[in-house]
Amino acid sequence: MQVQQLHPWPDTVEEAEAVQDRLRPRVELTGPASFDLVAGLDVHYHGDGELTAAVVVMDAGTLAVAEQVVAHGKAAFPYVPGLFAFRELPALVEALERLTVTPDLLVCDGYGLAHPRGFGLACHLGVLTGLPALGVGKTPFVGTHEPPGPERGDWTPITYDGAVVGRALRTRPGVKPVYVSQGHRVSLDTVTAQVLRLAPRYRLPEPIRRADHLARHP
DNA sequence: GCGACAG
DNA sequence: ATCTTGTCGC
Repeated sequence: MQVQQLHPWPDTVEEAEAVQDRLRPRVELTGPASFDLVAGLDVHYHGDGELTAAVVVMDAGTLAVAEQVVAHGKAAFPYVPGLFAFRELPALVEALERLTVTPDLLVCDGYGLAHPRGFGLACHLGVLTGLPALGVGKTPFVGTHEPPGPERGDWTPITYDGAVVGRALRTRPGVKPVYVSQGHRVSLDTVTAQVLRLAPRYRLPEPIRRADHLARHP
């Protein structure tokens, strides 16, 4: 599939933040509620900044794998909280460009709107591809929230600067919640419904688990 | 003011 | 992210 050009690539924290501020207005917070093909994205780090990005496309209904690709590369930016996306973006974009099918939804590991400047990895990938995208985080990042109830499907809002930016969502009974947020062209209700549907058995959505496995064992 | 801070 | 043993549970 085709992905929008990345350059110019930022060299400094200030330039990276400026890129986020420039792209943030392009984020759309409404869109389709159902999808045929969903793509899970993840990156695995080796040593020396070497990394492998993996994308696994699955049938949204059956969770059968439709296509999977990897791309090797190097971390493209130092790790700075809030600028995490710049480490992985080039390798993830490269992997997406190698896909012969175009997914209808990107399921990203990391945040979307629930981000210090409202523009996490899921927003960035959504805007560059034009595709609906959502973010799934494994630890709380920004904002505050109450612990959700103990049952699968229970959730509480994540609030940041007086606005709701995501949800703490229980995907397995009695297991730590995941932290979900909108990336691009999806509502928060759709994000919640899709993550629940894509995680019928484990804490994390199946597409992310498959991508994680593929990145580790290419 | 200080520490913490997606992966 | 990664460094790491054993342990509990399905």
